[in-house]
Parts: sequence; C-alpha cells; structure tokens
Amino acid sequence: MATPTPDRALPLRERKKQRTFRALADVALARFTERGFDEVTLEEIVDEVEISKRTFFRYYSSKESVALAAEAELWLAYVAEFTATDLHGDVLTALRTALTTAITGMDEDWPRRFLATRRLVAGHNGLRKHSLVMAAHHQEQIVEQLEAKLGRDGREDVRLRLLGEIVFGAYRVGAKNWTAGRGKGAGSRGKGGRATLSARVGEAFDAVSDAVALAAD
Amino acid sequence: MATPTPDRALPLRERKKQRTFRALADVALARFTERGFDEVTLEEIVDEVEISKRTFFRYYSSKESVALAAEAELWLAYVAEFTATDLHGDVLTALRTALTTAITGMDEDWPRRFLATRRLVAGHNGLRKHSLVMAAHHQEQIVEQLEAKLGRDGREDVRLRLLGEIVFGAYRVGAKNWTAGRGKGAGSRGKGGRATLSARVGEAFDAVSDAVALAAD
DNA sequence: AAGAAAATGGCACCGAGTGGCAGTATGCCA
DNA sequence: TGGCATACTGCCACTCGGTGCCATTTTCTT
Repeated sequence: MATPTPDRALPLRERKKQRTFRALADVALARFTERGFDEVTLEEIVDEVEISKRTFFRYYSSKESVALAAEAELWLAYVAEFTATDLHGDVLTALRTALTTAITGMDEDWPRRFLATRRLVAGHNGLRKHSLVMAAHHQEQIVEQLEAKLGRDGREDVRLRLLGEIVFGAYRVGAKNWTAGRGKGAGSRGKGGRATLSARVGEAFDAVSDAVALAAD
Repeated sequence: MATPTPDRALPLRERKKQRTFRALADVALARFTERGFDEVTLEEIVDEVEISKRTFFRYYSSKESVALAAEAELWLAYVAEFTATDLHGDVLTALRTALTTAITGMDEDWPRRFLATRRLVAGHNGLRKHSLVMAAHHQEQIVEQLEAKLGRDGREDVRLRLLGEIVFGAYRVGAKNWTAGRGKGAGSRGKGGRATLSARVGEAFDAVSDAVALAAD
C-alpha cells in the first residue's frame, strides 16, 4: 500500500531510488504510529526496508525527517504552486489561494499520511521542532518568491517577511484544528481530508484581520 | 564577568545553583562564540565549570538549551509581564507593549549575550530549531493567558491563536533586523541594545496591518 | 550533633549520525 | 556484447549527546 509504481519513464536507477525513498517513509510512519517515535530505532526501519543504516542517511538527513515526509511534500507543492502564480491584487489572498490549491492537489492517500504525521508531531517535542524548522525553511523560500515577484527587498520592506509569518501562522492554526477536529480513523477515505484541511486553513486566513482588530472589554 | 552575585537573601543551596546555572550559560556562550556550536563538546564546558556531565543535564535539558539561555530569559520575562497586564482595549497592542516592556527591562548585559546568541542561531540549523520550539512553547503560554483574560477558548475562537502567531512572527521579524543591522561588537555598551531591539520589534508590529493589506500591481 | 532531603558524581550504556573505503550495481560506449 | 567509468551501497569503527542507576557528598532542619 501507498507505494505506487514510480514513473515508468525514468531510468531504472532513478525508479529504484524513488521506491526506496517512499518505502522508507511508509515503513517509518507505520512503525512510529504503532509504537511511538522514540520506541522505534532506525535500525528497525532500515532492516525492514533491507537497506543499511549508512544508506538511510543518503536518503533522509535524520530520523525526524523521514517521519515528516508527508509534510515535506506539502511544502514542496506549495512553493511550486506559489512560484507559478502571477501576482496581482491582494498579496495575502494570493498566498492563501496557492496554499489551498496545493493542499487540494495532493495525492489520494496523502491526507492519511499527513494526519498520521501531524499526530506524531503533536505528541513529540523533537518532531515538533523539526516540523517548525521545515516550515520556516519553506517560509523563507516563499518570501524570496515574494521579493522576486514584487521587486522589493525583505530587509527593507518588513511587510514581506511579516506576510510569511502570517501565512505560515495561519497554516499552523488551521492545521492544528484539522488535526484535532477529526475522530480516529477518519481522513483515510476520499478527498474529504484535503477539502476539510483546506477549509480549516481558509477559516484561519479569514480570521486574520479580525484577530488584529480584536479588542477586550 | 556576567556572573553577578546572586540574591543574598536566598538559601545557600539556592545561590549555588543559580551560580552554576549562570556559569554554564556564560561559559557555553563564550566557547560557542569562539569556536562554533558543533566544535565545542559538552565535556569541555562541563570541565571548565567543574561539574559532571550528569549534573549538567540537571540544569539544562540539552546542549542547545544552554546556548539559548539568554533567549529563554526574555520569554520568561515576557510571559510574566503579560500575565501581570490587565487587558482592555486593543489586544494586539497590549501584547506588543508587554513584549517591548519585557525587552527594555532586561539585565544590563543581556543585549550582549542575546546578540551573541542570535548570531549563533543564525548560523546553525539545530539551534534555529531549538529557538523556534522555545518560542512556540512560550507562545502557547501567552495564548493560555489570552484565553484566561478574555474568557474564551482558543479552540473555538481562532483569533487567539492567530494573535499568538502574529505576535511571535512580528518578534522574529524585528529581532532578525536587529541582529542583522548592527556592526560587529556594537550592542555591548549601554542600554542601546535593548532600546534598539525594542524599536525594531515595534516597527514590525506597526507594519502588520499594512502587510495584511499589501497589494501587487 | 544527627538524620532527612537534596544535589552531585561516576559509570555503564543506548542510539543517532559520520568518515572512509571496499564492493556492487547501473549506465554508457565501443 | 563486453568492458569501463560512475553512481550507489554496505560495513566498520568511531564520536558524542543524552539517560538510568546508585553510591557519595553537601546542605537544611531541629
């Protein structure tokens, strides 16, 4: 399951690599979900995929990063989507649309893997760390794109970086609600996962200006 | 240097602990700055402070966390400050004021240590990780305070968490500019460090609504 | 002065991650 | 089709951060 035949057109070596790459992520996610991130050793995963530990580190840079493969895919898609967007009108809206588009465009079984990933992240400090850093990394790429598209320098115009923070902040809020809001096992079927996540993220974006304007008393 | 006599009123045991705690942070920051985070081993630090490795981990939970002691102090002060604030009127402004107040209220030599810390963070992935997680942790505490003060639940009212994201986002933007914006060696003298940082963070907050409203074309 | 409580030290140990090199598979070209 | 160059992989030894356990020392209390 979840190890679709890699693109037939690619050279043999490349296909093999893709399969290993994917198999590692799948096996790791399964074991981590079953028994917890800390309780599963790298050796175990590596044995199951029949690969040496040394080779593992040529595919993934750390134990954490293999656990977060699904999230990494999303960021890759988002950066690609936004890069391909041409910007006019409201910038925050454009950033938002690219994100929801990326989400709804993910694989069939991505929501299942992503949900499992988010649950791992929610319960483990080291994974949370890695997840934040990964997001921050792609946030920088988004800001670079913004600079390019707007012809402005983020070091002078604070707003670009702020937009980055806001976009990824809204994402975190939306994703958190999505992860918390569904009973066990749901999200594995259909495209409901993607649409719902997209909706949650949308709600977060909607609330941004209200949040800024929020008053006590 | 930078190891002020701990409060005389405290019991001896407590004073000793504080001194060790502080000595570890100082020595660590010095060595890391001299030779880089990865090139300094824990054993080295521990030897210099004349403490066992085992004991080190009763003071700091990781090698990273001792490097980020100065940043931790800021978050502690911020949470305390905001907790003591009573909320009325614009919430974002209150959050912002508490932060700048916390900054300007830091130790005399805090800016020096904090600047050194930020430079380490800027050049090291693992440290960036830890720094982000630490911020996220205190962000949660701030949101909890918000919930308490406003009598609302962050799971229902998305705006509370969004405010958390925005505040810490603005902080990151401001702090980044502050760190980048000063020549070598500056920031060690006077209270300039604190005032300037506070100003940079302020600028970031000022730009939030402009960022949200930013339009292309 | 004595004993409880807290802090420390020392050790053995685990597992993630790396460097280096030898072996093996794959792609390419004659 | 054979053979060579170039990935890619496996193995091994090693470093270092981090933890569990228990004995020892230090501080607080009365």
